[in-house]
Amino acid sequence: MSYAAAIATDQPRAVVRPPVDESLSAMQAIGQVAHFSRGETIFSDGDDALFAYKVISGTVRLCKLLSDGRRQIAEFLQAGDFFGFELRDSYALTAEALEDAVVVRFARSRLDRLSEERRDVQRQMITLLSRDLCATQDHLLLLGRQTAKERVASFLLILAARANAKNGTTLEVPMCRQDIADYLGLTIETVCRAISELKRSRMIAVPNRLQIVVLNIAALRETAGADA
Amino acid sequence: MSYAAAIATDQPRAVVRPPVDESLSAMQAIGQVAHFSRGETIFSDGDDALFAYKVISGTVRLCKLLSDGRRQIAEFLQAGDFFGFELRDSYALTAEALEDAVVVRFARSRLDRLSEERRDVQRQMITLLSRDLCATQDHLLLLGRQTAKERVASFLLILAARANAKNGTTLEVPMCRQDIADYLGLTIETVCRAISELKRSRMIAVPNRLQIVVLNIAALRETAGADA
DNA sequence: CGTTGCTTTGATGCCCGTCAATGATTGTGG
DNA sequence: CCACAATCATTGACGGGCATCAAAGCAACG
Repeated sequence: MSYAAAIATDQPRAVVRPPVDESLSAMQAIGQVAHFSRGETIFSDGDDALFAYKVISGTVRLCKLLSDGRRQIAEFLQAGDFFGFELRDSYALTAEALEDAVVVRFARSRLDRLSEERRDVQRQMITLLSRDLCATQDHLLLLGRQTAKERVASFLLILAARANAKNGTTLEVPMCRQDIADYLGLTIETVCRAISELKRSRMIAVPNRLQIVVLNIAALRETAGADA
Repeated sequence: MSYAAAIATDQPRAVVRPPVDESLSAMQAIGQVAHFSRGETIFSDGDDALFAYKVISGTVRLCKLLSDGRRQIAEFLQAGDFFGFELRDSYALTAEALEDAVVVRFARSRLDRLSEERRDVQRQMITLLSRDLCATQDHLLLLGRQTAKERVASFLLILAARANAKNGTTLEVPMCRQDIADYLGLTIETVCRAISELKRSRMIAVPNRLQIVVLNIAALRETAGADA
């Protein structure tokens, strides 16, 4: 993939994540491509926040850790997603490549200068942060008030929305069960059991561990818990 | 309280919430004061996002609801806090006055025009959103991976940090137990039991339901779970 | 002083975490 | 190409932490 083409990449993204407008193309000039392989750390909680990032390919997870090893994943990021745009001196969470990933990174110092000149870049950052904040607030409701089964169904619906899936669509699930569990605030066993149950009730099929077929998205929505 | 003084109000806020700089004083010109009484709704999930707000006095809660009544509180806002600044067509959550509250509201249309002229206003919004996003990410970890006792201790530490409390400081707790429970993803009974336990182990004292005295903040931090 | 609303405490049960074993898949070396 | 190990996923048995149900305490108010 060429440099320019890489940065321009914004896949179609249905309802949840409308494509970011063209203003960010101004950022192309200051971005550098970087590769990370499966499991590699992009930055760690507490590091100086020197760069902001955009995912070109692969998947990245953002997570928080407790000293005893407990882990909470805040977000999975895929091609077209931005991260590390919080305006802070140091990162407040850790970013890791979940599978081999290509990212573009923007030096904060240059990004700050750019945003002095171009209002649309600042506005774009506001849009990104707003979107992220809303998604994280939905995540709060999921973790605080939904049951295990509801959480797993909700998770599948998030994947489905990203892929613009209908009944019959096969979802790519790049993350392992442990990652899903850490996103949903559950254990791996509970995630497995919930998936098995959805399988038994014919809402999904599971051809292999990296793919899930949506069979009855209406029933999935029902299971996820009718929100207000 | 005079209009100007009201808007200028930014209490000292210790580590967690450094005071917002003066640039927002430009917003004074477009703000209107509004009063809400205990329990009143400021805006609802789904409403057109016509205003952004700043709290002058009182306490506001931001929450999400499920159709069956389950509730998750995302944030408690007090004097000096801003909310509703997400750049979206409609609000993604509900804002309610938890006790009688005075707020300043800024018409989004005028705010947008103002931010076209003044870069510092945009930058301020980025700062606000960044701060909010980081706080919400911490909240994720709490809801997803902490035990009931850890959550309650963490909550008290959040109050303590806001008040810049030391051992012996009396915290004002304007929210009822149900609100605390809905913030922590627990039931009211579990919150009560955890508070009682902290009381028994002499980390806190509870003179009445609206006040909690910090007796051993180091032990509280220990109980909250040593994070990485 | 009874009512009302909120808090606290107790008894019980269930959902999900823990522990453990088995399957399934992938990669490696003989 | 197969044997074996390594990794991850799945399923089962069991227990604990928190939710649920119920009742009693406590403060504010008419």
